[in-house]
Amino acid sequence: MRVQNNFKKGAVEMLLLHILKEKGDCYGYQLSQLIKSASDGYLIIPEGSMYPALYKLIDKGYISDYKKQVGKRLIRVYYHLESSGEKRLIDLLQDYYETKESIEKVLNNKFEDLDIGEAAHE
Amino acid sequence: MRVQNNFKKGAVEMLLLHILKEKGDCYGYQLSQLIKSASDGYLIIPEGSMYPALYKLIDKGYISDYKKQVGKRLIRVYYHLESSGEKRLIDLLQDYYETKESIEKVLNNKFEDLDIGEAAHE
DNA sequence: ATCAATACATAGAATATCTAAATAGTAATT
DNA sequence: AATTACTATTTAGATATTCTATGTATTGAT
Repeated sequence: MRVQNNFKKGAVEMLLLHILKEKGDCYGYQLSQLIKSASDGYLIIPEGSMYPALYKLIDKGYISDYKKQVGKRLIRVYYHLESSGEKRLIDLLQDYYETKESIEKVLNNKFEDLDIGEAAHE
Repeated sequence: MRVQNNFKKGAVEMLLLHILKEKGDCYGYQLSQLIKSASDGYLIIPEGSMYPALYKLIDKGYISDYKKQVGKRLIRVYYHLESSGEKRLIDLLQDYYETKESIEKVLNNKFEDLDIGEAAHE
């Protein structure tokens, strides 16, 4: 019921959950690259935003992580969407679209007919 | 060139500037009521968000304020859009629409063909 | 007189995100 | 062998924003 909490804040979380749902398990760097390429280079999520967001999702049980050795020594941390994370994604998507529509209602309003707070004139 | 800075953060600022442009000078409470009614009650900007946002806009010279006595004692603080604020609004609008489109490019991507970061298999 | 709405303001807490750097493996080239 | 670039994860510290909550005061209606 407010702008304040759910746009950019929710956007990173929402995009991460969406990719894990559509593509399946991914590791951190892969997630950042997928967001970058799917948005034609426009959305850059720096590590300082990406990893804290992932840790928060783990804390809340929306995703889980596991390690996987690749080649001789490289260990990647993969993230897996849990069912509570799917529910969370649905909520975030609804919030996103509702907030977007509300913002655009305001932006498309020319405020010619709206007469709020104009009762008092000199 | 990044999500991070311009969605919700920019949204309050953008909506305030938009209303001042379309409707002309307004006072704080009026702005909050206009946003609320234009969004059919969905967007609620509490005072603790509204006033700091207005003060920040004044600091940067995008808007100015003046006091106006209404009735016997009540003094309202009106806000006026400056020309630098109109330019700022144009930038914020462009940012908003570009970010929105980028987010939706990611959301509409099923990630079936995108093969980033999958070179290494066991 | 009391209540609700109007109107402005700010302290304090909580969140989020960013910048920046540290650490390390891999791959290609020279 | 050295360099460079890219892949990959992590975290400290700074900044910014917004929220909750409260305080003060005016105005209008009952």
